[in-house]
Amino acid sequence: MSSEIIHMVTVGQIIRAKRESLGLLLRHVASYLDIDQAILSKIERNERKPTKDNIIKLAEILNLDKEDLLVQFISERIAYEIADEECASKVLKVAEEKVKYLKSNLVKK
Amino acid sequence: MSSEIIHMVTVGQIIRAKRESLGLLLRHVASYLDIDQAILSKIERNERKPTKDNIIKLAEILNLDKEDLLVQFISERIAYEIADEECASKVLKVAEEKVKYLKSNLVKK
DNA sequence: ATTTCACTTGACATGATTTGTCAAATATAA
DNA sequence: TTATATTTGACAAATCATGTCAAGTGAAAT
Repeated sequence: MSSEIIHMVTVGQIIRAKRESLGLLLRHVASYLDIDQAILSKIERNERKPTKDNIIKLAEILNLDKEDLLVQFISERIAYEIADEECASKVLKVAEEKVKYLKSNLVKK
Repeated sequence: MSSEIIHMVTVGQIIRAKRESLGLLLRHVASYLDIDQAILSKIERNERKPTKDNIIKLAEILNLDKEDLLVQFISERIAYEIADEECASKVLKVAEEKVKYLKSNLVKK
């Protein structure tokens, strides 16, 4: 058993890797997303956050699983949101209960 | 075993109940928080979201457990954020892994 | 070495959201 | 009615999100 550093793969990294493996250019993909290539460049380097729409279109054009990518995206956002809280783990547990309640009652936002 | 409706207690409800039980007025508590009483009124009725600072000061003046109240507050925010996602539960699980990674590496925001 | 191409960078614009103020309206009780 | 507590909605200011644009960088081809 060797000790290794586990890397957290970011959505940006996933996107860039897949885009390059498909031989697509920033401007091609950005055009599909209807945004400037500068933004996509920043998204891939975690300098800007994608919108949900960006994620959906990225999954389409890069042939990635849409739900997987969304899960990565949203969980990444939440993780950064609470990572500096002592009680982060407890927060997630309580959040799960609240989500169950909200879903079971179809409460409107 | 009777079937009951489980209610989600909101931070606003917790605060209002405690404030009233202590016989404190909106303007007294709001003054301590350094905000207008109109805002506090809205916070208690879930019409506005408190800031983190609001929560901390509320715990102080209302003699509530600071960490508990923070957990309720943040988890409530997250729950509303993702409740409309199909994959909400998966998101929380993945978020927990990411949080562990972020904490273990003390990554700066 | 110059040109070309993909990408990166930072200044800026604009609109949405957050966070608050204020005063009038309402409700409750003396 | 009067006084007090709360609620409401219009508004303002600050902050954040999202995007444009053009100049800059780096690497490969000629």
